[in-house]
Amino acid sequence: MEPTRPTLESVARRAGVSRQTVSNVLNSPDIVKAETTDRVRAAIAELGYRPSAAARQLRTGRSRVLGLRLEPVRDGINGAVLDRFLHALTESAETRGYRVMLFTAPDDAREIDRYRELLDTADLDAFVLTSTHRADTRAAWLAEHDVPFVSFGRPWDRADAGAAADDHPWVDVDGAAGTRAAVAHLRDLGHERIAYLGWPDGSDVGGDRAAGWTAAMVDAGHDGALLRRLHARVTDGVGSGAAATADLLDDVAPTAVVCASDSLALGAMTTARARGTGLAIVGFDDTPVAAAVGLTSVAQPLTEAAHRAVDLLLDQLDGTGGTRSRRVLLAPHLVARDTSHHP
Amino acid sequence: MEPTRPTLESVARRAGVSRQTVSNVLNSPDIVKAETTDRVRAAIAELGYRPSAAARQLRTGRSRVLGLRLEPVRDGINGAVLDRFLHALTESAETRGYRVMLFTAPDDAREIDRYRELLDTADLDAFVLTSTHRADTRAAWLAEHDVPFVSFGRPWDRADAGAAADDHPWVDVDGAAGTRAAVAHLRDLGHERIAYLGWPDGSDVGGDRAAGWTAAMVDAGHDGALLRRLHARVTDGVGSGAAATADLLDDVAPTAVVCASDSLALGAMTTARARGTGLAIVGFDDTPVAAAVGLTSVAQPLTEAAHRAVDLLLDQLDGTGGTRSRRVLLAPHLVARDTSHHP
DNA sequence: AGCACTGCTTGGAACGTTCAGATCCGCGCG
DNA sequence: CGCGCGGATCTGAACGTTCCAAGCAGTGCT
Repeated sequence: MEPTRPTLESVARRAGVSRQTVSNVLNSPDIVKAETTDRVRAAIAELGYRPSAAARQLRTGRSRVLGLRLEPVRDGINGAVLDRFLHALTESAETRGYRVMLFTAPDDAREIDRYRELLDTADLDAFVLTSTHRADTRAAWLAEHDVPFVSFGRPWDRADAGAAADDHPWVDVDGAAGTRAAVAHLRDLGHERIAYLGWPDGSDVGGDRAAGWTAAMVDAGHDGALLRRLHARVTDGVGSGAAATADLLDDVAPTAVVCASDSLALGAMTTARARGTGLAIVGFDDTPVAAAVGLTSVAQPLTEAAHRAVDLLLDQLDGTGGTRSRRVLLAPHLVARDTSHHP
Repeated sequence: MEPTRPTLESVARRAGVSRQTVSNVLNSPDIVKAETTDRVRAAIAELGYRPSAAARQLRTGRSRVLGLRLEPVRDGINGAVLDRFLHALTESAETRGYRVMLFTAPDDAREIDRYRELLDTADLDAFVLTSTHRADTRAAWLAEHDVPFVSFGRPWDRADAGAAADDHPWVDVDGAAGTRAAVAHLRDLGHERIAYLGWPDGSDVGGDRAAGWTAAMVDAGHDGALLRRLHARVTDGVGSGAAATADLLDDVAPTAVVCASDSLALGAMTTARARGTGLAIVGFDDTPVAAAVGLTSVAQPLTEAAHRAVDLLLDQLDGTGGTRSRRVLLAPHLVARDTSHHP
């Protein structure tokens, strides 16, 4: 009835070879004679054999499983970014023979406890970190314990120092390039007075995005005084975005605004519509909401990012390529929709 | 240097007992004398011992891992629902000693292939199905192969027949109760002419939600002719929601509208604002967008749903309770915000 | 005293894989 | 002919856990 799962042993008997030869066919095909390989392959197919992950893991100590912490709360609209990254990551890992396991943790300290636990039970081979931030102790802990990992997000600490602790593989999206592209797009449309609606100082991601706008505006010949007044800083959210936009319109009357998030951009849209002004708006992250309401937005190449993250991990795990760069900065691209129009 | 992971053996030596006694302390604490237990517990703590999941799995054949398919694309705004469910599921599983592993599949047939693969490599103990729909072959396959699973979503096939194939554990949210609650809320506010903005016939979830509105309206004494004109059916999306709302306003001039999704509700908001009417609006799913724009919406109890789903799975896996009902229908609750106001 | 029984503990075996070392074979060469 | 050599394959052993049958005291009963 229950035909008992085929094992290396039963496949070997069927093919008239030994266990080890079957194992070799699967793991080191090059050291087995072609003829033997064929015979073994046939036996595998006939019996529908699949190696037991548990046995393999017990023997080799590796599980071919990657761990990823699911963030506690994804506030607002922007959580969808990690969601899409997660999907792409899972898919990339699958094509490379790895799987993704989830875990949760309320804060960084607990996250490290979970690392310890998951590693001890020998469940996980590597971790993917997201939402890196200043004073992030996780990367240091992992590095110190020789655990392979990659972060989606640059190590923001001591970005100037280039310290050893920060020298781990990472993938990130060039936020500055995104806002630069937004400014360029708006200038192409004929806009000159382009405001920036960003977050308060202290956020690294926010600083990056703001820097791109600043650089592009300076390049366009804008001077310090007006430039400063074109730069609004508010906490993320639709409401705060709407209010800040009203202030900007009253103060410096921009014809366009680049936003640090789609939430802020949505707020800007609300105010613009209420006032009946033709304010052009560009959001950031290209969340589903942006597509839904016709908001032009800067899209992160999440599929590419996930793919590269897996590459960097497997470089460490399988030791294949030390050749590749361990730091990957990807350029986002702009998705033009209704809200970016001529002045 | 590398102090080699503690094993049952080393703990046993330290505590002056045998391997098996240590194992018993962990797995069947009741059959070990209290004094021995204490000694073993101390040794475990001193050495920082943790059982190897791989070895346990190899011996017992169970991995304590649940599988969940990540949907290919989450279009629009509503994808966030599964996202939150996923988080709650992971958390619930963790508290019960289980973990969640992800996989992807482009369609149902491939998903079944993945089941086969993941089960064969003995990686997964059970599955969580989402997005159940008509002619869903997945549940039948899993049941036939005696794989424990639970679905988030009712088996919609032959809901009338109550066939054996549909007799599997499931958790779902009562959509009809949600729309009924929305109507009740609006009537409390003084609305009488309450429209419904839903999806085309053919969607089971959509039918459920529409039925709740219909029932509530009939209870309120509305008759067939006007009632039918108050019911709009459009494909999901902000744009289509906006257009349909315009039509409704022109045709039957409702003072409020209940929507099948936050996307549609967002569209309704757009039209209402454009026209300057005080249309009251209730969305569905309480997505982050709803919170962001102040949209009243029906919230699914996703944490509770995930928790119950894990309960139902563990009933099968650990054989604890056959007592519990295997079908769980949860009531959603309404989150009142700015868009539900007096007429 | 002998015996069965209960409560707690024990050592051997097994799960299915990979590693390390041994074996076997054919071949070229001194 | 004997020897070494390299390619191809095979045979124990080990990974760390749980299952199983058995051991071993102590207790109550005959």
